[in-house]
Amino acid sequence: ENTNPGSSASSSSVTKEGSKSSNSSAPRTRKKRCPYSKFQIRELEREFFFNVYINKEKRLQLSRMLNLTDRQVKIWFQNRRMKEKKLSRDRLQYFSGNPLL
Amino acid sequence: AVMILRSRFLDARRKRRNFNKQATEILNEYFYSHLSNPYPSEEAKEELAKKCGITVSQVSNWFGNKRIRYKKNIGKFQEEANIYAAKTAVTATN
DNA sequence: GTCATTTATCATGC
DNA sequence: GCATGATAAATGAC
Repeated sequence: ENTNPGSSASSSSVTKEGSKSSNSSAPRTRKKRCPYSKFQIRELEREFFFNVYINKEKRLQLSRMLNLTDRQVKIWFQNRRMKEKKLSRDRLQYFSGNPLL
Repeated sequence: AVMILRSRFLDARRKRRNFNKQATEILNEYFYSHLSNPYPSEEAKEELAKKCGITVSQVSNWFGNKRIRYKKNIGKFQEEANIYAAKTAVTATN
């Protein structure tokens, strides 16, 4: 399903600037957002349910299993924690004006 | 009863519903009167949310979508920009 | 680490 | 068929 995540930044390497350290200013090119597969999500969610904060070892292990970079796994957990917090806020706001309770 | 509310909450998020015309008016007025810096503060977001009858998160979503879609195609929003620019010309200078 | 954001994608309205 | 609101990756400020 999901091919090598490292290759999705810039497909054609010839047209894009091949040098990496020449210009130290610009944010280069933002990596294109690639949605994760169902399998990847399931495994990430499983680990998130186990513990909201993942340690380095499990992170490396999980990144290899899912063919993701450790940075991607780290960021996924950060975003997932924010999502959980937002869900809690929305729940409160939704049930606070309760028409049935 | 709790189960009903819970299920209703779970699928009430991606069941998108358009905002009413008045809310869109308020949001657009703020956006085009702050076009040089369309980033409302947290307090401003809360006030907008209250006036529009939506949540703060929805206000943030609206501005996020508006900013990038405006930036990506300014020409498409030109007419809309002129309308709200004229409508809020007085308050903008203050 | 949190958190507002950018950007693309998703899902729905019409 | 796009417009529009919400969500999912990715970045950066702090």
